[in-house]
Amino acid sequence: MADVTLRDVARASGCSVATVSRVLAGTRPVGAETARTVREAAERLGYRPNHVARALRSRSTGIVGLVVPQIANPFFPSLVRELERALHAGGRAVLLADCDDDPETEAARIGELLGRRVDALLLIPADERRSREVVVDAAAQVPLVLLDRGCGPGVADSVAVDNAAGMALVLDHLAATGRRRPCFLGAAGTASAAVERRTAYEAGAAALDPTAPERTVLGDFSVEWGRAAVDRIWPSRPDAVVCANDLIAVGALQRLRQLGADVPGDVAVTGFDDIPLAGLADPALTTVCQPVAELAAEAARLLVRGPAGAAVPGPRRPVRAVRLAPELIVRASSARSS
Amino acid sequence: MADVTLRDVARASGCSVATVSRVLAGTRPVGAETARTVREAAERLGYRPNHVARALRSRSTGIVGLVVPQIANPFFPSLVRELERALHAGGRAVLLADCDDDPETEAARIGELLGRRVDALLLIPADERRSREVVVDAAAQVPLVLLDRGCGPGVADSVAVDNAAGMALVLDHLAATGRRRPCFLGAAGTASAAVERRTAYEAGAAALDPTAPERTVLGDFSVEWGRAAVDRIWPSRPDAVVCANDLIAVGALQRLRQLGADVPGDVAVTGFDDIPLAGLADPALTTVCQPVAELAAEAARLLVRGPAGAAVPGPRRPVRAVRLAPELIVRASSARSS
DNA sequence: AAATTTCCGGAGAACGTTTTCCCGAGGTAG
DNA sequence: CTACCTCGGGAAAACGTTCTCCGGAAATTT
Repeated sequence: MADVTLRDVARASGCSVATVSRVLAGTRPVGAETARTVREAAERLGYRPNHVARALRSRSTGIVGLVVPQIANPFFPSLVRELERALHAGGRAVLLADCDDDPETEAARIGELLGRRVDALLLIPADERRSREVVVDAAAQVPLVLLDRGCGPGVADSVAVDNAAGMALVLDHLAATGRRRPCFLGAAGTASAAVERRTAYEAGAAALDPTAPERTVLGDFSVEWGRAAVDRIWPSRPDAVVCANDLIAVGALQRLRQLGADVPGDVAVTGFDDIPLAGLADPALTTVCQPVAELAAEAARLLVRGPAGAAVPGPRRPVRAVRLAPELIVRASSARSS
Repeated sequence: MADVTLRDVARASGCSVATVSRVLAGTRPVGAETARTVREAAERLGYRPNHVARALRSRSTGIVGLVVPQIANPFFPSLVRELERALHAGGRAVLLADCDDDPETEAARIGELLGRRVDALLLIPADERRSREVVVDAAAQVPLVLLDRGCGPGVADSVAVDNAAGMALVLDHLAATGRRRPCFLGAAGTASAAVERRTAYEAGAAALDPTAPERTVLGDFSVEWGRAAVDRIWPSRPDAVVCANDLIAVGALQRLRQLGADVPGDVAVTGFDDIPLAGLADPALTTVCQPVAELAAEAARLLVRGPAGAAVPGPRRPVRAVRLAPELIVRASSARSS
C-alpha cells in the first residue's frame, strides 16, 4: 500500500501507463469512459504521484530554495511565513537554509540547493558586497529574487520596502505632532536598508529645518547599540529619537527610561519594521510597518519567469526592482507632546 | 555548462557511466589510475550530481519535512534554526511547512510532504488530539518525531523539555529567595506543555506549603491573557507570579507596572521558554531556558531508524520519548526581596 | 467513394542515477 | 596445468514519470 505507481493503476484499469498519466495530469483530452475508469482505479488503490520521478522527467521540482541570514532575527519569521504561504499557493514547496549571517556559509548553502535542483531561489543576502559573486552565479542558473536587502545594482530582481518613503512618513508624523529637534540612531555599513534609511532621514530632516544641527549616530541593528547610542545623544536633549529599526528603538526606550526621561512627554521614539516586540514595548513603539504579505506575494510573482525557454535569451535582461510602500503605525511612544 | 551528467564525465574520462558513479560515490573499490582520471574529468567539467535522479533511484531524497504550527510564534524560530543546523550536519535538507495552527491544514501539508517523498517528518503538532490521526498515519509511512508538544501516549517518538523539572526549578528558586505566596498564570486546554506545567506547579506548590490556598487561573499562552490574569489575582496580593510561558509573563509584567506594583520588590514574576523577548522585558524576566540545540540534536538523532529495512518489523515498536532538562535563568524580575 | 483530418489510445524512449549482473585478466591453490 | 578466486570494469536494468511517435477507427471533406 505504500507505493502505488502508474503501472499499478494502468493494470487495474486495463489501459496503458500513458493513458493513466494523461488522465491524471489532464495534459491531453481522453475518452470520458476511460477517464472515469482510470480515476476510479486510482482512487481505489490510493495512488499518489511520485514527485521525485515527476521532477526528474519534467526537469522541475516545484521546490524553491529560501536562504535567510538568521531565522532567529525577529523580522524574518513573519516574512518566511508569508513566503511559505505565497509559494505554497502556487504549488511550490520551500527548502529552508539558514546561513548564520556568514557569506561563505551562504554560498555553500546556495550550492547545495542548486544541487538539489530547486526551481528558483529566494535570497535575503547576508552581506551587500560579499554575497554578490555567488548571487550572480546562481542567478545565471535559476530564477533568483533578492529580498529585503539589495546586493549591488543590476545584480538580480529584488523586492523590498521603500525605506525612503517609510522614513518620510516618520518625519512627517513627528513634524505634525510638534517635534522640532529630532536625532537619528542608525546603523553603519553598506547594507541597503541601513544606507537608505540613513540618507532618507538626513534628506528629510534637512528639508524640515535646514538650519538644524544634524545629529546622527551610527552603530548596528541591535538593542545594545540602541541603549549605548542614547548616552551619546541624550545630553543634547532631542525631542524625538528616530531609530533605523525596532531593535535599536527598544534599546533606546529602555535607556531613556533608566535616565528618567519621559517618553513620549519629553521625547518621542520611533522604530522601523514593526516586529512583534514593537507593540509589546512600554510604551508601545511607533514604527513603520513593512507590507510583509505583499513583499512575499511580489517575490513569488517575480520568480516565475516567462515560459521556461525564455529564461536565457539575452544575458542582460533588464532587472526588476520592486519597492513597496510601508505604513506608519502610530503608538504611544510618539503621542503628541502636550 | 548547466547540466553535466555522469555520461559526460564518462565520455570525457574514457570509461563507463558505472565506473564514474562508483568512483564518485565511493561505493566500490576502483583502480587508482582510473579513479584519478575520472575525478579529474569531473572536476574539469564541473560535474554536480543530480539529487533528483539519485533520489529516484535510491528511494531516498535526503529531505526531511518540518511542520510547525506558526513560525511566527516567538519560541519556534530558534528551534527551527537549530533543527536546520542539526539536520544539515547530517546531509539532510529541510522542507518547511507552516500550518497556521490549524490541524486540517496540518494534515494537508503532511500529505504534500509525503507526496514529495521526504525521508522523514519532524512535527510540532498543532493540537494534542485533533492531530493524532494524521500523525499515526504518517508515522506508518516514514520515521516521524514529535517535537515540543506531545500527541497522546504511544503515538510516535517524541522529544521535549522536561516541563515538570523546569517548574520545580522555578519553585525552588522562589522558595529560596523568600517568596511564600505564589500564584500561577497558566493555559487551559490539553496541550501537553500546558498540562505538564500546570500540574507540576500544583504539585510543587502543595509540597512547599500544604496549607497555602491554591491560586491558579487559566487562559491561553498570550500576552493579552497575562495582562488580564493579573487583574484576577492581584487583589489577593501574591508575592510571586509564576507564568506558564514568557508571553503570559510579559503581559503580567506590563499590567503589574500599570497597577503600580514593584517588580521584584513587591512581587516576583517568572516565565518559561526564554524567548528573546524575555531578556528585553523591563525588568528582565527570570525564566526557564529550553535546551533548544539539544532538543534539535536529539530529534535529528531519533530520525535515523535502523538500516532502512528494519523500519517496518513490528507494528508495535516501542516508542521513545526523550525528555531534556531545562535550565533556570535568573534575571531581575525575581531578585531577592530585601 | 476516396481522401483527409481528428480523435483516442498504446509502445517505448527519455530523464540521470545506482546497482545487478556478467566478463576477462591475472593470481593463487591444488 | 587446471581449477578457482579476486579484481577492475562494462552493459544494461531498474526507479516512476512525461511525452513523442504511431496506428487504427471514426468523422469530415472533396
